[in-house]
Amino acid sequence: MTLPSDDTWITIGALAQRAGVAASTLRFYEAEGLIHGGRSAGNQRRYRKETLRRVAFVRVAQGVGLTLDEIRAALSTLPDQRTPTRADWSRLSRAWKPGLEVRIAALVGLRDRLDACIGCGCLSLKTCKLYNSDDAAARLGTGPRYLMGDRPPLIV
Amino acid sequence: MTLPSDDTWITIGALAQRAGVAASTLRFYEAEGLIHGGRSAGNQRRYRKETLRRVAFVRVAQGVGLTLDEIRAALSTLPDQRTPTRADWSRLSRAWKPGLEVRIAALVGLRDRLDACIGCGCLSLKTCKLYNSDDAAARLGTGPRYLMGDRPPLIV
DNA sequence: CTCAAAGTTCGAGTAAGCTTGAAGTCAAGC
DNA sequence: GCTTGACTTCAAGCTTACTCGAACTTTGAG
Repeated sequence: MTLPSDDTWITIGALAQRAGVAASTLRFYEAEGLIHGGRSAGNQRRYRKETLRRVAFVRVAQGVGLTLDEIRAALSTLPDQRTPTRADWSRLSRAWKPGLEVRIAALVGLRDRLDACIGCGCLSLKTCKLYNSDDAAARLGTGPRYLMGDRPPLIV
Repeated sequence: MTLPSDDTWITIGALAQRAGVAASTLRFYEAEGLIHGGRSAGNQRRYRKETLRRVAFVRVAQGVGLTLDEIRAALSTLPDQRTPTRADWSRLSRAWKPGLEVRIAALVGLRDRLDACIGCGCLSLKTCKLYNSDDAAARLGTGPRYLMGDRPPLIV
């Protein structure tokens, strides 16, 4: 039995399939306040189709390097009452750019220092720029320090 | 009381200070087989000064994006008997380059797609390259997806 | 109506890279 | 000899982003 009347509501399984994420992930996202939905008469989750875009946004933002906390903060700036427009989404993704640029610059700098060190063959603890720089791209806080790798496919 | 006779052995606190990491981190590294050391008569850890370079290597390698597993593997290719030479260290850091380049390329690609999407203002789920690419730099496996941030200072 | 597929909650587990705490030992200056 | 700070071990905790399992309910096609 579907909600109110229209079929703009989809099940968690359908959303999961269309977003390319596991249903457990969607439950997790909802618990984290990243997405919202209603319930069927039998207490099953029902989402609006718009939620698909929201999930896609979350996945892309993760790819850009944001944590779920940051993503939640970004999403919270979207309008409550109306469906977000292109301009809304564009504004959010535009905000990613500076961070991306910083990250790229850090990695390029690291590569250049690495080149220099390989060139001079030093790796001296006193003079090597690799050892003596603190602006390299790395981690924030505790936990693993993944910096590269694969990403689950975004089938949107 | 120092070891054998010479003062080439330093305490964990001294090494921690010089390497700019916590003593707990050094114990963890030793347990993980990343560094090695001896013991004093009273069972306290004593490290050779060379260990400082090894710790520095570990931190830089982390900054480059390697996991401790990968770092351990790299370190295991160092000679057992003699102190590693410049050439040894140089060989290891040279091996970082390809991974770095891949990572940079992935980020630059992501930025370019982002530019394109901002330019066209789309963010359409069907056509947007951001949503529909799967080569973005992201995570490997489970856990947090940190991609940027600070790094504890490397006081070497 | 029946039955399988899909959904529910809740708590626990995973991974990496450490940190923290408890309870006790060692080193060194006075 | 005493105190203080540095050290020891070991287990447990933290963080992020989920996944998995158990036990049970709902949905929807036939």
